Amino acid sequence: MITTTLKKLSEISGLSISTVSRALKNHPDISEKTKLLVTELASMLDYEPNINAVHLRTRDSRLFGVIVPSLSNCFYNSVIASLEEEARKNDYSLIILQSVDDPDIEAANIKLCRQNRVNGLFASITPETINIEPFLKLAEIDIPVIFFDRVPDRSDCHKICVADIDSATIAANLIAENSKKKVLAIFGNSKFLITKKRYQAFTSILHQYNIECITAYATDGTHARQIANDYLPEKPDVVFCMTDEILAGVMRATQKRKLKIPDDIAVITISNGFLPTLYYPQITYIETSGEKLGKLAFESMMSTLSGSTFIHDKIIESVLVRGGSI
Amino acid sequence: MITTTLKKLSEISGLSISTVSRALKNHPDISEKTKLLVTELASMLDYEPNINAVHLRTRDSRLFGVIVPSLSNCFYNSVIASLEEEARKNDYSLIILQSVDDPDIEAANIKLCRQNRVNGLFASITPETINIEPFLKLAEIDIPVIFFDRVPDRSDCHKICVADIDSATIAANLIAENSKKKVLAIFGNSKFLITKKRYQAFTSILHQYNIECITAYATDGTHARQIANDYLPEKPDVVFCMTDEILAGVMRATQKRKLKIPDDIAVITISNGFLPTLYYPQITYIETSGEKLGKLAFESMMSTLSGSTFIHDKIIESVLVRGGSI
DNA sequence: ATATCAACCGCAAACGTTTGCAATGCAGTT
DNA sequence: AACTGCATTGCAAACGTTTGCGGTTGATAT
Repeated sequence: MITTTLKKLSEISGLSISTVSRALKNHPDISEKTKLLVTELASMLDYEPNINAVHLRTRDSRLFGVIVPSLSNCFYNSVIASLEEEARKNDYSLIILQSVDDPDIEAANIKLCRQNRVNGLFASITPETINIEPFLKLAEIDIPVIFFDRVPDRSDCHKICVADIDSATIAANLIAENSKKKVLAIFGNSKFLITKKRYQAFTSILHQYNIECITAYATDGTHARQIANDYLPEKPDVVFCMTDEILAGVMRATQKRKLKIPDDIAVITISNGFLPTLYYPQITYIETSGEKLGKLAFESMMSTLSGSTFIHDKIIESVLVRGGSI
Repeated sequence: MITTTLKKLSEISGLSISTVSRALKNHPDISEKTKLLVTELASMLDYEPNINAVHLRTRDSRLFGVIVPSLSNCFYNSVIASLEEEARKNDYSLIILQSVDDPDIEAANIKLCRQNRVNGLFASITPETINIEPFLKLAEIDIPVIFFDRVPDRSDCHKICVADIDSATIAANLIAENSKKKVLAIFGNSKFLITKKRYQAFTSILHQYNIECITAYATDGTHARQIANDYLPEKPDVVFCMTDEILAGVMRATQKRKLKIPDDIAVITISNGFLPTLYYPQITYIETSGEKLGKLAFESMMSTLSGSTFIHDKIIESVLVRGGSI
């Protein structure tokens, strides 16, 4: 690979390296003639600054790390898409890494971020992450870490989450409003704080209303389908799904049994918004917007970077999107 | 941000920078005592090499660029997920960028890749990309560009695509086998080579069998739904969808009209494999695997990097996955 | 003729690594 | 005693930038 460098431009133009450098960044010290000459030469030779050299010299990477459990997950992708957009607008780059739910890979990814001297890190931890020391160490050396979605259960770190209690509350209330009598509620990984909170909020409200509730935790879509198959015979009149994955499993089960929605059984879910629109009637869902989360996380990052010592603990507000499934 | 550098380690240990450097990379010249001393010191101080300095010095970035039209697209995400995995295994990093179908942003992204001195680029171009010069320029300076999925229509560049003709052929033949008489076929963006090829293959086979065929091009899911709404009254007995997006639109239309699948109307689609499983019966589809594409693209990259001058023009084989929709 | 000033430009150091080469010390050989 | 050879370590240059500071012009004012 043969690249043009400032030195090469300097040799060709007969100007010094510093003059070439300044000319390219429109420094007032440099005359217009020189600037023109240099910029033309640079574009002739397709000059692009070596970003490694720039970062080394300026001691600034203008780079954020993003670590997510999985890249083949629609929710994280919407978060990443919005982070990427914000980053671009602010002249930052992103190094995007997936931990595939493996704490070792997660650790390696953190290492990579350190090596890259990222200015900050957006992270969603794996269910198996027991030791968040490596993250905290980043924070110690003034590299802000903004946790999102799957966050550690402690108060001394930045957290941006989709609504936990709120969204479960909305769902539970909607179920009560519709005078449902027997609920099948399928939650996600019980290790997550968000699951615990939603479970707690959801069941306590149903309890207040004296509504019967079968609860279960699903590890994935297939498991959710199995759970649905097991419990549908007990004739719940509504099923609540905590995630898109669970919804997909549940829908397969109901469709197979030719249950009419919402007449035979009502469905309500918490979702990113994509899956619910695939069905007819569209599934009523409480929206957890990855885009909004991304934007908010980015804002938090920028604000901490600009000196704020405030600990961000934000929640994406829940919006009920009415479909025809309840 | 206060970081440990080789210099700092050297000062503390009383050894020279070069010795510290060599000790850390287990160079045979260094005695075991020294190695132990240095590695312990390094881990005490959380030393991580500054990757910018390393890259600058070694003139190698071990970095690949990835440019996709959109990060909130399941297909590309499966490609990216598999690229990321391969990259990690081979000690490469990825810089992932989205062009949001804007040629200007795409150009800016290419620039970023150049600035980062990527070792290679994986790219899927926007529908509006008329000038692929910037890509070719990369290739000129020995930065391999592997186009995937949406590729330029010229023979002098590496291309990895999902099957175009093949997948359409399989679909058409399956339709013929099932003695369907009237097909509604909805294709994607007519600007893409892949669309043209599939259209051509699909319609010509139907023509051979003397099967009536209504064809249309959809720009997105909503548009596909509209098209379906327009043409379903003409009572086609099977609908062919070229993409997942189109399938989603079509399914909404059929569900709304309470058409039974496959009795009232059969459905067949080309898909990544996720959407078809959401419905009941599962939709029969011709699989276009993003994972396989990613792996194959990565292989091509490695082989060109290791000196092969062969122009890769590969196709991910099509696999028919039978559901119950036809 | 000299001083002043602005406009323009170059020197050189620094960022944190890697690495060819030279230097050092020391044991064993002759 | 001088030499060889080996094991260990250090020197210094280079990668491609940025930037503080100082230098060189030429014009204008005194």
